[in-house]
Amino acid sequence: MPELPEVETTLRGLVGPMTGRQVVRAVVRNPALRWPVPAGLDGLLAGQTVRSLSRRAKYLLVHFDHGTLILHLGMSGRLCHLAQFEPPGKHDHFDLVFDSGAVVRLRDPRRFGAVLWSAGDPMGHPLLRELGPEPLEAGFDGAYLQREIRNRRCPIKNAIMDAHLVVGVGNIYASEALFRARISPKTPAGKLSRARCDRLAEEIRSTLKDAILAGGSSLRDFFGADGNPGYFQQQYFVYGRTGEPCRICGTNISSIRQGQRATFYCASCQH
DNA sequence: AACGAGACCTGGCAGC
DNA sequence: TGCTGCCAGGTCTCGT
Repeated sequence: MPELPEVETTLRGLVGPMTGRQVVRAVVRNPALRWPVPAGLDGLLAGQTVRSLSRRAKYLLVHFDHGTLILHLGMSGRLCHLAQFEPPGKHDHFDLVFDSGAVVRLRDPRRFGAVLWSAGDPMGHPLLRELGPEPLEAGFDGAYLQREIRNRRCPIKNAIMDAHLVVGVGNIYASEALFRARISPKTPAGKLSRARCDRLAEEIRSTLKDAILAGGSSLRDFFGADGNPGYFQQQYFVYGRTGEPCRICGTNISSIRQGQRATFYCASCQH
């Protein structure tokens, strides 16, 4: 479910309901997520007011006066905004209950998500400290990309999914951005010309921006108790389209495995 | 430093 | 209907 556009959409949907609200209690039903949910969160958060929300890579940050709650949705997580309390389901591992009566609930069947606490500067947290630049902010461009991948021999697909290089490019949008840039996912990273790095950086940005726009338009569905995220309706160029005709040239879309992940591409359009 | 493989989990689906 | 095996939107950790 969550690639960067979905996390960004989640963030935008929660800013209104959460900002300035006081936490009444934090409920941990299953602390066995990617890392153990810290004990004593309820004591830490009850009575505290949410000052702001932000995002770094795919981490959602909930800022309080005395620290920051760090949330990650993993592979299968979502944050449900409930106007009032509802009985939790099997995979509802964590609730933040607010003075408004609203509940923000983490639902994560695979439990690859995370709920962590940072008492100091969250950007100094071990999980955030080593991350590469945000693709939608200044600092990520063709010059940066070429400089960073100069000495890499791995396929470019693997390189752009490395969060130390650039954050937020997941398996879907890696394939999509490479298609838009007309670059084969198998190309050794260090072999890309500056011009192709410029193009790739731009297509990563535009692919993510388009997906955020699409996600934004399905905000209500996204936050419904059992709503479906709208991006399923999105028209991918290559992702999940093995054997179907390329939307540009009609050639059947190919799929391979790279780094134990599925990659999709058009062998005719991408070189 | 860079790379690949394994690990963490559960649910859905195709095939028999 | 039931079992088996494979697949899935992430990313840390470890061994080479």
